[in-house]
This record gives sequence, C-alpha cells and structure tokens, in this order.
Amino acid sequence: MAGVNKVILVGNLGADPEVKYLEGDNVVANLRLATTESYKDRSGNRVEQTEWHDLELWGQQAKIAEQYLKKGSQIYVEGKIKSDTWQDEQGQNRKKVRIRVLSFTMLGGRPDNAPNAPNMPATSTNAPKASVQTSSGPEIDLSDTDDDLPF
Amino acid sequence: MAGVNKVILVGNLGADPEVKYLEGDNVVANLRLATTESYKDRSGNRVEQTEWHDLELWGQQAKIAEQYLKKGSQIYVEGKIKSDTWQDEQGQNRKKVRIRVLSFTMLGGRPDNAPNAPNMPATSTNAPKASVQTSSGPEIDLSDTDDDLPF
Amino acid sequence: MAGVNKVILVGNLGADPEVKYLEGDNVVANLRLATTESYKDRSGNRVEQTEWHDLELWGQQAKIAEQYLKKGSQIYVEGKIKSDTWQDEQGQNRKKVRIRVLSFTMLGGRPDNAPNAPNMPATSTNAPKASVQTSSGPEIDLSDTDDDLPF
Amino acid sequence: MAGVNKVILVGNLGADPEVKYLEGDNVVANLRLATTESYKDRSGNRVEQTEWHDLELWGQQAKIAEQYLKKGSQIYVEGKIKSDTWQDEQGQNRKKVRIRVLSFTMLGGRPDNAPNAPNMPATSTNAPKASVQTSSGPEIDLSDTDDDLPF
DNA sequence: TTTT
DNA sequence: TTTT
Repeated sequence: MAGVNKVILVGNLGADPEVKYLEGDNVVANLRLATTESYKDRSGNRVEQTEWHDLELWGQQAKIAEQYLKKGSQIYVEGKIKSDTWQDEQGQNRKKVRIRVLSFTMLGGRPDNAPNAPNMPATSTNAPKASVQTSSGPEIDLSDTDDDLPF
Repeated sequence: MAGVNKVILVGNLGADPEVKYLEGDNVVANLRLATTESYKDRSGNRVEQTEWHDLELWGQQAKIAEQYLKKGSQIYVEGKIKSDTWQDEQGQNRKKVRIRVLSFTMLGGRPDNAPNAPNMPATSTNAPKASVQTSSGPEIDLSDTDDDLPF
Repeated sequence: MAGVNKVILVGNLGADPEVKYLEGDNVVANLRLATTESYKDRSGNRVEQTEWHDLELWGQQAKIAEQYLKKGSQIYVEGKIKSDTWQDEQGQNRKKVRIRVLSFTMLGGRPDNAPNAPNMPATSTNAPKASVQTSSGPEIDLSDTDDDLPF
Repeated sequence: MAGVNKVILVGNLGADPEVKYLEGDNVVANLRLATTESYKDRSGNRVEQTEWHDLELWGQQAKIAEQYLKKGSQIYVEGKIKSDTWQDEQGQNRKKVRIRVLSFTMLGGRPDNAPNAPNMPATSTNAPKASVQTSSGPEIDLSDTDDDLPF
C-alpha cells in the first residue's frame, strides 16, 4: 500500500564522514548530523536542544560526501527513516534507526576543498556549493563517474 | 544554532492508539504507524517494504487521536525526530527514536465514529475529516476546549 | 548555486485530469487540486479557506493520472514550483505559477476504476492504490510502458 | 476538508527585504527568493535554472527579516502557497501566487549585522543565526516581545 | 502490527 | 560529537 516516509534536516556534521568501500564497487558513508532547536523555557531562559541523527549515504553520494563534507559542515538533507532490527545476545529485540539520505545540499560558504582553481572566474561552472540529488531508488542505475561531480 | 528536523509520513495505524492520562491534566498517545514502499526488484518482481514508526502525541492531539483514530486509520503526519537515550542494565548505551507529532490529518473516508448525526446537512461544521494542527499562524485563535474538536 | 524548491500537498481534485498527447510520444496532464484549511476566526466561527493549485504531470505519471484519478480523488503530491513568464498583448509582464509534480500517491479507499477483477488474487501486482514515484529529473529516462504500471 | 499545503525552500535573496509598517502595529515584509537547480542536459552540459519566489512575512518575522536579512542572504523557508485573485482593468481574471512564510532560518555564516559585540561570551543568548518559528510545540512559551528576538 |  |  502506498505510503510516504520523508525526512528533511538542516544541521551540522559532528565528525568527518566515515566511508567504507565494499565489494562490487559499492560505497557507503555514515554521517552524524546535529539539528539544534532553540526555545525559551517557562522561566524565560533560552534553551538549546540538540538531536543527533545517523545518516547513511550510498554510491556516488557517499563519494561526494567523502570529498566535500567534514566535521562542522552545514547541510540540507532529504531522506527517509530506515530501521534495522535484530536480536542481541540476551535475546532482546533491538532496533537501530537511520536516515537513508536521498539527496543533500551543502549550505553556507564555499567548501575549502571545492574544485575551484585560483583565478577561476566567479561565473565558473564549478559552482561553490555542492548539490546532490540522485533521487536513487534501488532500481535506478546512476552511472556517474568521479569526474562527473554534480557541481 | 538554528536547525531543521522535520518528518512527513503517510501511512496506516497498526493498532488502536494507546493513551495515558498523566498527572497535571496531561495526556500522551502512542501510535504505531506503517509506511509501505513498493518497488520492483532486479527480477521485475514487485516488492513491498514496510517501515514501522513510533509516534507520540501530547495534549489535545492525544485526545483527538484517542477519539477518532483506530487500527487501520490512514493519516498524514508532520513531526520531528526525538530520541531518548539511557543505559540499560548491562551498562550499554541505548537509544529509542520516536516521532513527536506536531500535526496530523485523517485521510480517506469519514471515520466510523465521527460526530455526524444521520440527516446532518452536508455543510455541517462537523466536517468528515479530522485536521489537527497545534501550530497555527499568528492570526488564528486557538481557544479550543475539549468539547470543541477541530472538525 | 544549490537550492531547494519543494512542495507537498494533500487535497482533492476539482475536476477530472486534462490530458494532452503531444508529438514524440510525450504526454502531459493538468490537474486542479484544492487544499482546504479550517480554522476559527476571532468570533469563534469555523472558517474554511481553500487554495487551488495547478498541477502538471508528464510522461508515465500523466498516463496514470488519466487512468486512475478523477474529480474528487484525494491525493498526496510532491513537486516543485515552476513559473512561466511572458508579455501579454498590452506588453505587461505576466507570470503563471504551476506545481510540477514529481510524485503522487492516491489516498483513501480503492479507486472505482482500479484494475482489480473480482476473484483476482490478493497478491496481484495490480495493487489497488496508485503510488507513483518516478523521481524523474530531466535527465532520467523512464522507459516504462503502459503494461508496467507501478502498482 | 482537511488538507496540506506546504512549501520548503532553500535559496538566496535577490534584494533587501521590503518592509511596510501598517496601521494597528502590523508589519509585512516582502522578499524575493531565488532557488537554483543545476542539472546536465542531453549534451552533457551543465544547465542552471532559477525560480524566483515572492515571499510574504508578517509581524515579528517581518521585523527580524528587516533587521537580519539582506540581498544575498541564504535562508531555509517553510510556508504555504497563497494566491490573490482579482479582475484587472480589462476584466480579465488575474492571479498572483505568493509564499506565506511560517518559519525561516538563516543559513551559512554569521550575518554581518548580527548583535554580537566583540568580546561577547560564546554562550551569549544573542546567537548569531536567526531561527524564527511562529509555530511552536505546546510546551513552548512564546512570550516574545519586540526587544526579545529569538536568537 | 497496517494498508492494498 | 556540530553549530552559534
């Protein structure tokens, strides 16, 4: 039956991406993203509440994350909630929730390691911000190569 | 620091709402929501994948959920990801992820137990679908009482 | 520069889809969707405010809309805002805003004209609710055929 | 009938906010926001497509926009589509679509004119990024005054 | 455990 | 563990 499972986050990475190259030319990147909410409590004091999200990126997006994201990077993320369930050694049911990222966009300033040669004109197609929108369901073949970064 | 933490779901309840009345006139409802995704695998077979979400509603929304939602109900949900963390008896760090619902809307047909008397005119303010939005624009008066359900 | 342009709607069609078959095997469907918001004004009276949206669907989605949607259908829509600008006969700048639909899902009950023969097994791939998620950027080739409906 | 009308944008302002102070202590700000999408056409050339959105903010949000946003500012916006319709001098039906902003968040670096004195402690409540959310959870006290900007 |  |  048809459903919708959508997550939208804006936050900062708590650490550099952790990237694993798997067999069969597959790549996965894991990110820790903090989204912080700020509000006033009853006493009028400003309170900050931070939620930490475990993000998972696959394929070309994992590679772009590896290359351009790092601890502190601010990103916009779109994805879906995905959980793994298993039994632990005590026979207890366990569940781990992750955000499967379907697209992300770097926010704020130009990344330090963006591919912009010095003296490159401002109107260069090497735009200063990364936008990655593979919108890849499992059945879609994204035959991108490393030379073919989306920005 | 400013962030965004937003979840949008459309799915069906796997069970009737579980409602607890707490001290201090507080109410909480817990719902189990299934979002099902359907796609074709490499062999061309249609595959269904269901994700189960733990929803948490508070206050007036909890009461409306109790009154109008039941096992099988299809709803649109907007909320945010919220996790509790603690140490279990083995001293292991544990984390439980929930969706804190900020608004929801009943989808599909008129709920069985909707407050529509027979012979009630079609233009009755007892509209057939529940829409609950605790968050309102500045011009909207939310002086709701318990007798004053938003539909 | 990287941006986000996302629209999420839940509403009902004000009329049957208008479908045009263009040259080159292209199809476009135009839908009128009403989203209705209900709130109480200062006097405590319930007020309904309806916004009408012009939706545009292309390709396989247009065909599915033609086949399964009709006046009154309730759908969930995801898309982006897209405007055409031109000069009218008086030389005035004009602008027309549409929602370019990227995916939609039928809500509520089984559509009347869904392809479920009586005695059809429950596991039929002709599932009773349409879910269309081509997530088609302009560069993605969706070589679906009519026999290959996504439900 | 219950509906959903939601817009999520990330983009940059094309000009400084235009703010009007109305009678009765009301304020409205109009913003022009560009969302740019980048993709490759059939020839493999990168193409940028920019959509311009007319945003409308009211009350406290309008004041914050006036104070902290300017041409070029990158923001995350959440709102709804809202159209005005009228007849022009030729008796033609006209329609103007705007985004009614319900919340916004400044992205990227610290705004130039943010209220951070030099030597101000890092834990100052005068946080450098604006987050404005008129819609709040039930437990949040929104007793803001004009002197009491939410960051 | 839902829905189709 | 981020950001401000």
